[in-house]
Amino acid sequence: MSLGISIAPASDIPIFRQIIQQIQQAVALGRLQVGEQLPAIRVLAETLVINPNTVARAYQDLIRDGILESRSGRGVFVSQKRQVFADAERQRRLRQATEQLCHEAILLDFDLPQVRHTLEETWSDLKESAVPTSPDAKESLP
Amino acid sequence: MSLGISIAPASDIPIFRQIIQQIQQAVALGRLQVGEQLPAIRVLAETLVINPNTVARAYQDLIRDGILESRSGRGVFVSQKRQVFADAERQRRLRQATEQLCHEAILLDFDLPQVRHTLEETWSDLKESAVPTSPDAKESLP
Amino acid sequence: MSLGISIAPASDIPIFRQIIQQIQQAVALGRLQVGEQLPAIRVLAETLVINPNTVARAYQDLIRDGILESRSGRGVFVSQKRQVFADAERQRRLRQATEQLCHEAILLDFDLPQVRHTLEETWSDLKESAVPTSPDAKESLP
Amino acid sequence: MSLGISIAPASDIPIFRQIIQQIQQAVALGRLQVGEQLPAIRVLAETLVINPNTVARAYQDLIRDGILESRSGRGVFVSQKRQVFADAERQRRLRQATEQLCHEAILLDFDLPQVRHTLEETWSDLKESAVPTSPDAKESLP
DNA sequence: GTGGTCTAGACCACG
DNA sequence: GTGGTCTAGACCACG
Repeated sequence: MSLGISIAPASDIPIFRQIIQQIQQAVALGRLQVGEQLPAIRVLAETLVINPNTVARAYQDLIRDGILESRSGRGVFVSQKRQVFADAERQRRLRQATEQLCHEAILLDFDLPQVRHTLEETWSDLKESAVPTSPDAKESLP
Repeated sequence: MSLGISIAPASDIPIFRQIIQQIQQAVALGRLQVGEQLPAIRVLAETLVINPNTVARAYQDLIRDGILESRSGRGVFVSQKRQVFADAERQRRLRQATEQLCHEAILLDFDLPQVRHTLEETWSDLKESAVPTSPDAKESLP
Repeated sequence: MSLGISIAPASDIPIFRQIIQQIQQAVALGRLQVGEQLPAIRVLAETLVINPNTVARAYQDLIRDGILESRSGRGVFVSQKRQVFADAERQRRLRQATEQLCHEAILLDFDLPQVRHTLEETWSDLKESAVPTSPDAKESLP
Repeated sequence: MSLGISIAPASDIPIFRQIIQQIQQAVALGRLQVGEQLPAIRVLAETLVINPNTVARAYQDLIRDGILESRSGRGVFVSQKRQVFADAERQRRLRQATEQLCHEAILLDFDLPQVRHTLEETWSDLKESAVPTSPDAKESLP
């Protein structure tokens, strides 16, 4: 739908985490704007044919992390974006994630050009799923 | 200690998987050479203050992936490197590892050039620190 | 029971390996189809009167080889068939299995024509008894 | 030595079993004749650079199975050959071993010609190792 | 001494 | 309900 969330039931990534990832990405990529409302738990659960508890869990985690916020009686919204991590911390985390990829790649006997290529391919695949403008479904910020 | 394996009990990564990662890294970087013997299960378990079964589980998994091999009654050794996985499977695993990096990077608000740069930097750092393969690291019989 | 798994506790083959073999056979012969769900660990353990951990171990190994897959919170399923191993590795495994047969045959005083004949006979028997792949054997959600 | 036994220390087959297999084969292939004497335990152990207990274990098992016999004070000899299994039992065992190979092969996606070819190759390799004279007993990694 | 298998049972994550 | 991880401890096979 407008959110474009899709889940892979056979994936080894838990469903609630797949939802979290996709919402995080949508926010990071600007596809979900600050203040925008998310689909109601039951609606999204029905759309994805999954258990409502699973959606609730995902929303709950995102609220706890300050990415979404619940406005009682009205629904769940994208909250004011805030930079959670200091720059040094961001760098540290990126570096660590990159090291993990490198270790796996070396073990699988890939070389740098192959890894770089896969990175660029994967990155644009993820970007592609992010359509530039999200025209509707806004509510004024408090 | 010579192996330098350490575990973070509070991490969300299971202990046996932390051990696997660190041994894989040691092998990938040449800190563990082909034919070299690993610490006995009970010894490593005592060092890390965890249950021997947990170490055994890690060793088992590495044996199944062809990275280690068990010689009955004598111990566990780094096995001759061989290509276990089909190309499609290697690609699949590389792709999955890359996706993890991308998810993290997007979440941290990095863009592609920054990630690519970190990749290249990290890759050469790892390659530089890698120990060259020694011609004969063989089992010494007592 | 629908799976028809049975174990011989007195056998010198470990229980978890007996389970693996029988599930592999069922998949190879099409008695277990892609997407089909396996009995819950605790259920199969109760049926076979063994410890759940032993069943879990068998399932784990089959998951690692790409034959089964776990969908978190829902159960274990037969996964889409894919080529996990490189050609050299496939050859290695075939060769090893063949050596076992030859050792046994030589020990039993058979000669090559007799073994070859038994191979051809057994092969066509198995192929005949194989269940054809059904187009859609999918998970049925309760 | 004259026996031509070689062991692969890195193999996943226990050493004592490797010895058993090779002696059984030598007897089945006529390379070791009825009444022929085997090397003393200590001699063979020294030749293969393994623990004497391991050789003793192998000899013990072969004696228990009636393939060798110990003549006190003089050594261990190939015993009068006797057909241990009835024909039906031989057939049954051959058939079962063949089925195991077929299951593995099907799972690895081989077809009959490939399996037949590997069988013939493996068989002649084993036969070949039964050259009347074997100059040296090597222990070496491939 | 080495690793491999199995049991019993706890506790957690996911849906 | 489902599977996944970990501990504690027994017993066995191999060298």
